[in-house]
Amino acid sequence: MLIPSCVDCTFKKHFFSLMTTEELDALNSNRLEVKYKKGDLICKQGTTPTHIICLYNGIAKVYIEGNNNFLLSILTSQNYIGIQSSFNCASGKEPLFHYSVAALDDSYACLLDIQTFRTIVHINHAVCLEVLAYICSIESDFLKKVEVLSQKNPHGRIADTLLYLSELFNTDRIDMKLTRKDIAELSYTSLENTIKILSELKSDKIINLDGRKLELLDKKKLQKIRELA
Amino acid sequence: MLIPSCVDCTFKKHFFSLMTTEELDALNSNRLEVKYKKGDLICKQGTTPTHIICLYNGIAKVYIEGNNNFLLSILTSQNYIGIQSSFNCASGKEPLFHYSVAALDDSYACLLDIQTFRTIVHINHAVCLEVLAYICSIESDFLKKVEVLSQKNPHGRIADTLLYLSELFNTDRIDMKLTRKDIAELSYTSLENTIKILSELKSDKIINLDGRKLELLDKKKLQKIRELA
DNA sequence: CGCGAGCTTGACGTTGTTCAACTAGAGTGG
DNA sequence: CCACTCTAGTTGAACAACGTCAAGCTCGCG
Repeated sequence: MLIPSCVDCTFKKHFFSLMTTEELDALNSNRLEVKYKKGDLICKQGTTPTHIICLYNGIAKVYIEGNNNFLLSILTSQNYIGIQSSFNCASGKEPLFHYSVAALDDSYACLLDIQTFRTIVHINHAVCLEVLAYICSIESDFLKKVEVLSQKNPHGRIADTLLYLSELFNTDRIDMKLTRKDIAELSYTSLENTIKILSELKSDKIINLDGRKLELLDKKKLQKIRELA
Repeated sequence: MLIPSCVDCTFKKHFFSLMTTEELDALNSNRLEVKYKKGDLICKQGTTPTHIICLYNGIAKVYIEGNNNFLLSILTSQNYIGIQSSFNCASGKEPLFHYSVAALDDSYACLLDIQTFRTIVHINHAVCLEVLAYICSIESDFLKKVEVLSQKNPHGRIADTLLYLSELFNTDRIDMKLTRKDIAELSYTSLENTIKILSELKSDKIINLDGRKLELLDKKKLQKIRELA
């Protein structure tokens, strides 16, 4: 066990930091620690969630499956999977994952029993409120993504993706774990077209790109491309 | 006032039915009743919500604005607008509508003060839990929509739209308030292409279409088109 | 050294948008 | 009562943006 107990866990954020020691103990009692290798599937679209997955170290992609996947977002450390799916069982139906998640690099996660988590949310009002805020903020990000998807052309979508990555990693010089195909799927654009557009951006000195080292040279222009395209 | 008070309102559903008389009284005390005419904007993308809008009679479209709008869903009577936006203010930012809503026909709504609503959710745990369930179920529908958008071709998307409408109105013979353009925007397809595909479906005896009277003749085939396309 | 995965580029083809023209019906005003 | 205008719907033709295909390249690893 890399993490001794939920009680002392240093990765607690959001609603977890509002839980009592007893509640954290309950979660800890049947907690699982898992190491995912690069490429491993963390959760599978269409299945019923049995655990809240707390990615405490690593990186993963959230995507809708298809002939070409569509990446909804990139998860970094200290993020959770399956929170929303814990509660959309209103009409007696089983909740389902509407997306898959896969590790982009070796990653570590704790699996917490979903029923225990639900019970805590039912008992602890403060936690419940924070879960609500968390879910709403995810939905908000998600709507922004759909706006880009539905309103922008490939140039605009790729500019958005690059700005998204820069914001996510909080730097203009990103050493990406993402392949070109990941970027393509994040931008809902074909692999080849993505590469062509990235090359254009490079020769226009808007970005620099060397292998997987990405540098945003001119964010203003990128933002302009995102707006206008 | 068409509705005397929230307390006696017969339109209460979900979390509203879990509120106490005092809480409903509080909402009622500064409640507004509004009639929207066909075409009226009910809420505007990019603005901050000030009220929970309860559409108690009528029909409206929820859409992301752009050169071509993208319709996320159709709202029928007894639905709420702005619930999600009430809580995504975690990081101190103002919550914003990420979509617009417009009346497709003359519609009636009550506007409830959002701050009062927030306070109730903060006090009443049962209501909070039900709000959570409500939001998660909306997000679930929403993800299904994005799956169709990102994975299906225009035929599949239009088949999905028709099946969606049939399920929404709970009938195979729909007297639509939607124009062809609405159907196009709901399917993320150009107006002309939408009309062509609808004509195909008609000549293949899969649907019947006379003006705005739509009849689904062969749902199995529609489902097959949605799956395969 | 050879293999395979990831990356890149150019040529080609297709789907679906755009444009243009036309019809029908509904509302308006002289 | 009949021009008129405007909106909604429909159809066909032209175009272009993208995706697809094919080929070759590089690099890391066994």
